Amino acid sequence: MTTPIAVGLSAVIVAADGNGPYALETRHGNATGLPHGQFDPERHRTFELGLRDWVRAQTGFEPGYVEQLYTFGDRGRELPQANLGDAARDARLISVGYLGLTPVRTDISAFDAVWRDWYRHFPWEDHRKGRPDIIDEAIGPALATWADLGGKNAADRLSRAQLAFGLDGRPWIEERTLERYELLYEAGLAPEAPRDRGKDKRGVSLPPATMGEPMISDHRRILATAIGRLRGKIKYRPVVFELMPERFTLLDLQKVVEALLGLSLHKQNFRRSLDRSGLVEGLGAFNQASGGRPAELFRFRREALREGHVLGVQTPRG
Amino acid sequence: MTTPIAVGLSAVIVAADGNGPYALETRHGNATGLPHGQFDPERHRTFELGLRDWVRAQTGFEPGYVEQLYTFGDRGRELPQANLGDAARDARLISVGYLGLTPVRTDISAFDAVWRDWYRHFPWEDHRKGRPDIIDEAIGPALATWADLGGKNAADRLSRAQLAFGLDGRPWIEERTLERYELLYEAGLAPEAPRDRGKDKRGVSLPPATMGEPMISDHRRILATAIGRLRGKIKYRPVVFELMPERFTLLDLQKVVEALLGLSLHKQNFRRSLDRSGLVEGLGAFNQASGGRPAELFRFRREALREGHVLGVQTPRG
DNA sequence: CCATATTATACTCACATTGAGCATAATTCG
DNA sequence: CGAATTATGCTCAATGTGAGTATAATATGG
Repeated sequence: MTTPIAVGLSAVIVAADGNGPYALETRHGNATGLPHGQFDPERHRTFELGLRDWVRAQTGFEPGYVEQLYTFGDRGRELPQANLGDAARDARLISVGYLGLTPVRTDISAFDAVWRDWYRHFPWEDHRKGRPDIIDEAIGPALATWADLGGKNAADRLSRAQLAFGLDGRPWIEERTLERYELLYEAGLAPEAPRDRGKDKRGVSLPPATMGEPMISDHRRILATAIGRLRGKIKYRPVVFELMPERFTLLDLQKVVEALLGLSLHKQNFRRSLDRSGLVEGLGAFNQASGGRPAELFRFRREALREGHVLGVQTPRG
Repeated sequence: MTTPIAVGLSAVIVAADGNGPYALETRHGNATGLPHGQFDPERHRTFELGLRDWVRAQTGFEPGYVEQLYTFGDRGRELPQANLGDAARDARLISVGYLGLTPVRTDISAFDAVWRDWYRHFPWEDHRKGRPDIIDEAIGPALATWADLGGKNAADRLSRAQLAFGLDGRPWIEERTLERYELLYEAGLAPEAPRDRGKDKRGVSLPPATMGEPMISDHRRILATAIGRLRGKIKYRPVVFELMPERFTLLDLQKVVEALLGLSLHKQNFRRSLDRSGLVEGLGAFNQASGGRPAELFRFRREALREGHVLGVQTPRG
């Protein structure tokens, strides 16, 4: 008989606030993973319904906005793991990743799940307080070494590394999250890379701590895909508002956008562009909370979706 | 035993010239479909390699640039078809769509395959010579009727139709190809919709010819996804050049972009934006061909990819 | 109660980008 | 040679964007 195929569904459920962007993770021993499970053709009419079932079962959480990310099918990147049932043992595992957004970090204490800052897994992705030192001090040199080992691909490898990480004066492009992760994986710098391969193509080694926490199976790859997609999408669709509470100040919104992009933005220009976009509406009410002058509360104008000029938020770097 | 899962791989292979955008199609009786076949976990290390095998086998064609589009898994949208082998008969079929781009329409006469203008399947998508009449004369009214039948969803249906097709003064957004197709399908206006469902949720009917040629299985849906993706991507990545020959005039390039977008562009501004982009380089040589003043030949500056400012082409409507 | 810190919000200004169109150049065709 | 045809250059107003400066409204510490 031929090798059966099993389809794994994994979800990156994102929430965010002024402190950071969070993903919902489940515990597996001392590692973590994403909520996931196997697609059951008999129970589930669509992938999305199956996914929702698994997320609910494992975290007690009901996702709102959900979209498909990517389907990974390469051999050797996924080890069948917990939660996938017996059928998956000897099957070829295919992995369909989803992105979900939610405004609140619901209480999930009854489950073996946690909300965790996604930059734990990708410390080089957070530029809110400037470019992280590890890029130029550790990652850059390690990738240069790896490039040198590339024989006739050396130039190509170097160029890819420079573009992905904004080395040697090139710009940092925040959406290239997956590209960066894949590069580190390929160079053997991601802790999970040698593990999956079995071979020792690494060539380069680094204190693993600086390379971010790994996750089970191919989940870190799915998380990288989700971050990149969300960072891009935020600019041309008003998806940030799926992450916001009903009423918020413009600074709240800015902090969330900054958390997602891993960048800091120019406050006045950010607010000006929102003004013009027609995406938000002032409520006349004010927030007392913070130190200085009270900030006006805003809400997302859902009507904007009906008006066609449905763009995302501008992201003027500051 | 549980229902086995079969993974079908389908490819939208695109070529384009001044006359139109073409997709590579295979014949199945009097209908057509995309090159496709079943993913075999034993033979194929990755989806992409499997896909390339199938395309080569069915069309003799070797695709260059390839990217994954989307994975469809809903029950009822796919009927197992030719080329999927026995295993697929009683399996749940999952469909992974790919987009491939190629500069030349290679000779495929030895195979049962043809290059066909994709607007045959989506006549409402071609606005190069102005907004097609069928939109306001046939599709709009039919969707309005469908909306009216929606009970408490009526307003929502109407709004979706207006936004998707740019009805009642709303702008036409060319990337929304899939949204438009799905809406027609949902409204029962796509000829394949009632066929798949078995039920008669149609409610509305139209002379099928105006709704474009259907394709086997869910292939028209995959084609719609490909068109929408390509139309979007062209603007932020220099992918058009995958469709161009080595040397081309700026008008050649403009015609290809127009063919893909289904729009006509402002010539002077298109050329100005290309100038500034640094994506192309004049060769000093000239094209004699056409009626008037000879046009300079250009080539794509592949170096631009290494320089980081990797944007697509601007598309100034004219 | 005032000076100071803190946050919010308004406004300016130079500069780049974009939409729209006019003007000129280099061909072919009759 | 004149008209038609296509290519290419250039202008101009309007709009958008980056980078600030200025002012407003609150809290807090002396």
